[in-house]
Amino acid sequence: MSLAHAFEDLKPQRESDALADLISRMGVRMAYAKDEEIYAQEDPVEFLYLVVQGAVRTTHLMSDGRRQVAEFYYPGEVFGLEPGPDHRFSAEAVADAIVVVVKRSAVAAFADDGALERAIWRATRRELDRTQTHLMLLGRKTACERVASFLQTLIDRAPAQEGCELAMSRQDMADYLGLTIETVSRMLTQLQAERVVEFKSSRRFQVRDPEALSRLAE
Amino acid sequence: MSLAHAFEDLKPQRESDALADLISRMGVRMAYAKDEEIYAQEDPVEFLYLVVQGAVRTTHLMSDGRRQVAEFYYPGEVFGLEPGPDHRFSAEAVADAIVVVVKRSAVAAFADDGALERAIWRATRRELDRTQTHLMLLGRKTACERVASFLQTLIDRAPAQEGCELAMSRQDMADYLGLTIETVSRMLTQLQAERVVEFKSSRRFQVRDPEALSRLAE
DNA sequence: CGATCGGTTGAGTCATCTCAACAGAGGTGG
DNA sequence: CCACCTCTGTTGAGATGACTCAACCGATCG
Repeated sequence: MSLAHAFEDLKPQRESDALADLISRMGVRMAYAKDEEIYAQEDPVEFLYLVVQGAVRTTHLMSDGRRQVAEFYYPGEVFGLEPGPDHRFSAEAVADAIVVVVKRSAVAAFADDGALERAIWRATRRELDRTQTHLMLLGRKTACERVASFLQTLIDRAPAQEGCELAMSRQDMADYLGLTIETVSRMLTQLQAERVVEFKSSRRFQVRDPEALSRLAE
Repeated sequence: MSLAHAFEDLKPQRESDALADLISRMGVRMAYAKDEEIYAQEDPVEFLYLVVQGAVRTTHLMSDGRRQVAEFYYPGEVFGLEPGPDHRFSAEAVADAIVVVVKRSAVAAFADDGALERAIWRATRRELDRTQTHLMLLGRKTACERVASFLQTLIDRAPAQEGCELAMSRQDMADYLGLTIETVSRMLTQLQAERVVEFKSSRRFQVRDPEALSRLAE
């Protein structure tokens, strides 16, 4: 974990968001290498984090090694919010990442009256929303639908310029989707064979049939 | 949907909870028959609900009929909180139920300053916590582990007196656990054969080996 | 140029699903 | 009060979607 300078002028890159603004103005900028841990399962919940560059995943490891990826976070998004006093998930950098970190209590002191509460409230609702979407994906969808939904979510979040980038490995996708890497790979191959998407490389794709994709994603 | 009298003196039966108190003091008491709808998917989110008697489930129905049960709510528990402006899930009575209903704006007017916000905030965090637990269950657990986890959760929530009651059908359990009724039934039979639990009837069981159950539930 | 890493593909296995029969608990009406 | 019906849950047998294990491939790196 390497420390960089604080109080830098960082703009949230993805949306205007009061909480992201606060964090970027008050926090310490940190750099994490790919797969480096940002916080651990069971750690107390006391910081807020803003992704500036790269991507972050939150994961839960079961005692026998099975892994569940709870969520991916991209530049401009806040993570580290959890309902309990301790983290149920750990956070790691999916790829080399820059993250702004700030202690919740510090933000509380600086923020005007209810601004922080409202901002955290909004972010928590967003968290719940995403978790519910994820739940629907895991509960009743087929492997193909899961992969299609995942790609759909990616392009929804990142305005699809020339090709959408997959920040994460097949293993990360598999652990998010509740599948194996082989199944993920086969489904991607299948979607490409059906001319729904096209992969220019294993980490970069373009949608060829948006209609079909959103139909598959339900 | 039958209407009964308002402003009755209802004590939340399961925990002291500011929000439940508020709702029970201000709300209208309603009775719902088994499987009756309390609110629908896509309905605007504008009421808060407190279970007084019976049980309630929230479910999402996919276009082809696949169903996912998101959560079950028991007496003393608040439901109807969702992150978006519209309900992603519908709510129905699992068994004949009594529910207190109140308009959010009405509670807001009566509650002192931030009391309502804090209460809703707390309830939403609880909602997120449960959804995360559910997510872990659906992502990587086997059928047997899912069923064991489910039973474990039940006895954790309801202090296990003489036998724990299953308020819901096998279909409801299956749709919650992402399984079929046959698989749920087989797993229950198996758990009973292994002397982990004992069923006195199809809806009432007792734990015989708590150690084994919590090990299976992970 | 070999080694390593991430990803793909193939072949066989297995957990769960599907379809179908059956069993018990109520409920109803003759 | 008994015969019948319906509804819910259980059990069995066979099908199948996803998993496991293993080989292979291409890119990257020393």
